[in-house]
Amino acid sequence: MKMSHMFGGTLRQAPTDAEIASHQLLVRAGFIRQLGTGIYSLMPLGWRAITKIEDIMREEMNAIGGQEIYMPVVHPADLWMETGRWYQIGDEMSRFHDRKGHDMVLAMTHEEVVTDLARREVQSYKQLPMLVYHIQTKWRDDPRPRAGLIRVREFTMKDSYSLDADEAGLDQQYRAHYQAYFNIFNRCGVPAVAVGSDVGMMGGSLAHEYMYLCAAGEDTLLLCDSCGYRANRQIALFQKPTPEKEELATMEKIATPNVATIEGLANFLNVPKARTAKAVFLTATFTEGEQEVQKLVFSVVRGDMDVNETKLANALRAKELRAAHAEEIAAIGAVAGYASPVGLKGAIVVVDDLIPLSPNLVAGANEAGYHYTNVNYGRDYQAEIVADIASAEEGSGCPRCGQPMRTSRGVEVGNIFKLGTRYSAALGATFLDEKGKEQPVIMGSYGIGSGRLLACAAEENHDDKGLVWPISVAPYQVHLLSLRGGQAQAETLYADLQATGLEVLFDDREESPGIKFNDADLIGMPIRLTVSERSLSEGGVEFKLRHEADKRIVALQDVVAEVLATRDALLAEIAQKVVTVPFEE
RNA sequence: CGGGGUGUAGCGCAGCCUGGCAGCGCACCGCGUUUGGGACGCGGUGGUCGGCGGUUCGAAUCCGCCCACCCCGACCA
Repeated sequence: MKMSHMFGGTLRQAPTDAEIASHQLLVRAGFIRQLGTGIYSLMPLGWRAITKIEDIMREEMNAIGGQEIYMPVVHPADLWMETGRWYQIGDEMSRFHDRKGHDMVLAMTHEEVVTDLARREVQSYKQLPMLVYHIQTKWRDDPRPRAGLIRVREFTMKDSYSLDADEAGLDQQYRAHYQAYFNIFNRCGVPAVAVGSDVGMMGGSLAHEYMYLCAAGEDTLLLCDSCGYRANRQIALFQKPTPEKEELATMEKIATPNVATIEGLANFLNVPKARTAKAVFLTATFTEGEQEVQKLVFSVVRGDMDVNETKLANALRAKELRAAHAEEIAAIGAVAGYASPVGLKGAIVVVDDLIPLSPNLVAGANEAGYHYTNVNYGRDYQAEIVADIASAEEGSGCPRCGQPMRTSRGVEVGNIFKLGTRYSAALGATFLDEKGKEQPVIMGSYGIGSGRLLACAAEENHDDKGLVWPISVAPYQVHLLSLRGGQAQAETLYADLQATGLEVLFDDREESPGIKFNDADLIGMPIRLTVSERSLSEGGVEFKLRHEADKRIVALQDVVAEVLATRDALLAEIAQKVVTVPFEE
């Protein structure tokens, strides 16, 4: 490609609204352009890089038996009603009517459609296992897209779906993906770790998320350096302290004027926060058939901990959880800041499993300015649910080995789910087993967003001058610059390089050397060749790798062979990063 | 949805407070000189000042409503 006619150029300054490196660089280097909130166009360079990433995905999916298909982006709503997700999913799914007035949805994922296909195509256990995948557009009307391509509303995802006759088959396909996903990330130059994750709206029994650890990430992970335990904070377990046994003391009401926070309460009474009970009001939405019901939830954790809304929502089997409004709290006679489970009516009470073990806590008295001391679970109040609803944090004890864990931010670059029969049962995707008995297909679903992966590759592979692409995802392998006195030889070299199948970006513009070098650094192709009067007088073409500082001169007649050898060496380096990762639940 | 912020040329910004010809740098076009790490001179092109309404002799500027975009939170397969 000649840069003189390339659609979309480089920018000297990044738009001010780009804050993280990958966003700034992808815009400045001319890879992406924004159309609206969370909606981007891919320019020629960006699209070529995405194509490389998607081809890597194809290779890895095909290697584990995947069959590529292509499913629609517009779905009749009926299918989503059949699985119930039409009712469960909120505004994140965009809905519209076709001209006949039928309800339609924009695809945010494809379990419904693939299961509908499976129920038509799969009849016998003899056909299983099967694995299908596609690379397709998803629309998720996220309430807050951010950080360029990291989090968008319209995106392309490689999603695959495994179909099996039994759990063992599912486990095998799940493990195959577990490794294939590491291969994909490694080949794209994105180091990732797998962590246990919440199954969320997908349903199912087991899930892993692949996290690229970086400060720009929006998930918080808990990592144990001693034993290797890793989990998303949403579900991370931790060893809770074992409180000393005490005689249960008599509950007393005490005046605590203007003390409406745990911090203030602990200071006022001069007790550790661990001796208090923290009350948090949330409103939960439950789906009952086609109806949505909202109920107030009163959750209690120890004062030194925070409520984990994912754990709480899972314990409640709630669809949604949000902070309760002041009116909702007042409606059941509770007083914010002085709320108490003692004598509370009109809310579902959920207490953390540490609370029943913690004697003589300070809790609210449901009266402004008053708290109770020596409140004890079981004696003074009961809960509908006792469960682990507290959030692990920096320093929390590892659930396996007890050592303090650390936290890190991460971007979710992929995930894998054991769905089981959640969708096949709902849609009647069944087959006949060896005994002629009808069984639901056992499914798994596995996704990687290609744009997000591109952004993470940019985030991981850049320096202060620009992008530094691994050759596997670089839009072009070679960046050829012609400077004064080298134009004719550069034209010839451009043709010779391309004739061998090398991918070449040729800067044939009439620009000053500084601009061309800076643009080459910004765009970040792995191999740079410069042809100029100076290089020719020194004996040929200047040869430089983007990730190294060294430059050297290669004779004109040797350049093509040298570039081919270097490309192959760089590809071999990438291939070496593909290593087997032991499976961990 | 809550909090904060920004909308003026392709990009980055000033002008707004205190109403009076719409500006600057970069980019772009022409000519010339230069050119191995973001050259220089001269001359040019490009704007419904986010939109609608109001106040006013006169609105980028003041007032109201709306929209878009960004950041934090809620949310997130």
